[in-house]
Amino acid sequence: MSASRVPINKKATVACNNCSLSDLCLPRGLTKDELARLESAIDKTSKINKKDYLYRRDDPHQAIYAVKSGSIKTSLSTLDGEEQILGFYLPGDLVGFDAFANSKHSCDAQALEDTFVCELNMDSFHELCGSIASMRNGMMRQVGMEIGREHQLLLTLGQMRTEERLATFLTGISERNQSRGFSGREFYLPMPRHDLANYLGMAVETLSRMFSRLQEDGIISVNHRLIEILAPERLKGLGHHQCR
Amino acid sequence: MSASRVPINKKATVACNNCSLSDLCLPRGLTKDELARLESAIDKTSKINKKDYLYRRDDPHQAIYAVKSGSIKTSLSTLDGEEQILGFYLPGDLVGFDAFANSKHSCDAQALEDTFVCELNMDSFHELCGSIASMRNGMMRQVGMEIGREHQLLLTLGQMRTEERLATFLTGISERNQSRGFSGREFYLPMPRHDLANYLGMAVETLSRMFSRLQEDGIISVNHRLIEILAPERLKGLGHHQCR
DNA sequence: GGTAAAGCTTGATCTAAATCAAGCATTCCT
DNA sequence: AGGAATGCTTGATTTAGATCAAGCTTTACC
Repeated sequence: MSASRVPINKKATVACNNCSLSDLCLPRGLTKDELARLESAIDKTSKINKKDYLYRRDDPHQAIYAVKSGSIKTSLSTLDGEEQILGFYLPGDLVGFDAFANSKHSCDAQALEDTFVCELNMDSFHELCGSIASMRNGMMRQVGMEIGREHQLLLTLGQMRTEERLATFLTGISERNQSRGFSGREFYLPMPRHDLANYLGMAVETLSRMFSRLQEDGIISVNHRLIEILAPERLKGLGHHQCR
Repeated sequence: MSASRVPINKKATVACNNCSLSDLCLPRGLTKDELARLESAIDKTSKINKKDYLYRRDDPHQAIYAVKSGSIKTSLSTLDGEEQILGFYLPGDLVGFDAFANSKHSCDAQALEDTFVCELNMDSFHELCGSIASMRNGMMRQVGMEIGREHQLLLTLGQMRTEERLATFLTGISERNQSRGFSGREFYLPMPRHDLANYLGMAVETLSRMFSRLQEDGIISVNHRLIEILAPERLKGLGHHQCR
């Protein structure tokens, strides 16, 4: 394994039914017994320090991870030293589905800030999927959402101009925060401009210009990574390529 | 449902263990009994006429499909009438994983030519996944491969110049054909230029110019959709952004 | 606490690829 | 078989965004 992973004292582990994320990341409708089995399967909580890797390409598939706090980026690295960022994972998101093809991770997962994750190890995962139908269905739903996010990103990279890419990204983050009970109007972006530009398929300078443009137009207010959405409807309106 | 789907006489259905695709699309190591259950679950084979839809966005998730012959493209359509092609599916490929998020398809699937598919309906799918571990694992492997393909496409759209995009696409198709027992040197592309350009995120004219360039350089020979790879190593060498 | 290193923004210039335009080939349809 | 529509290629022109360059701010590190 690749990084300094500090397992937190087990006593400090939050039980699933007390975890504020349980309704986000876990299937509903488990019996008391099933929930207990799930809880005991989540065998540890880890801290990943900023810039450390949760896993790297070719690492064996040891677990599915739920982000409890902090944030993770996944990316592909090429031989010539470039990278393509594939996704950003915020609290409540599940990471690790990239290893289903051959039980090895197919991309890197790196912490953008100090991050805490729950781990559901793959042995337990398989056992639970085998014996609890709702667990299996919940996981499939999660995998489906992952595929859906990637489709959306393909649409973004393939069809949109740079301003529209940023606009749809920001409305996405905003709605996501809102649905998680945070503010959709004002939030911090966890990633540096460099990473966001890469994710959105443009140069850092272009991204910076687009931030400035949206600010000049009075649509958002930008203060480094703190973003305030001043005109959500206008921002959303910039996303012309919405799915039918 | 959206299209004219002609179910083929059941007697003409090829049994799974005689199907030349079984080793491609089905998990290995089933017992005789399990194989029989799988075979009986694959309840029909359909023909989808060229340009008809196998399914459309928001259609209920009725089945997972295996392409037996022909080819399918999946795509997202936007309100302003644009589309982004997400994938091309050739014989031996499985289609339909886009509906896991909420049991509705999240993209369109259209036949590029007259196409035959096997259908594994979702009731059987769930039952088999619940009771046969190797079936479940095989499906997860397939889903993982799907995610891997999408990651590769994100890298292509996000990092590569147009010539490199085409070069990696062609080497990919070539290797894929080879591994399926077909010629990796000479093959027909099933999709029109328009679709390939969209998939690769460039204008048709640009795609056409890149085909011409590769031909002028003596790397490939192009005759409409018939492609001959003259210098596979040079073609592969154009793909600078290979994964570490 | 001071210096170095990232991180971010803005401006000037350049270029890869889009768009516009036209013509030829192929397929589709009656 | 004939005509229309679709598909493909090549050339000329334009442009969105990359690259190059510089300065300024914040964070990281002895």
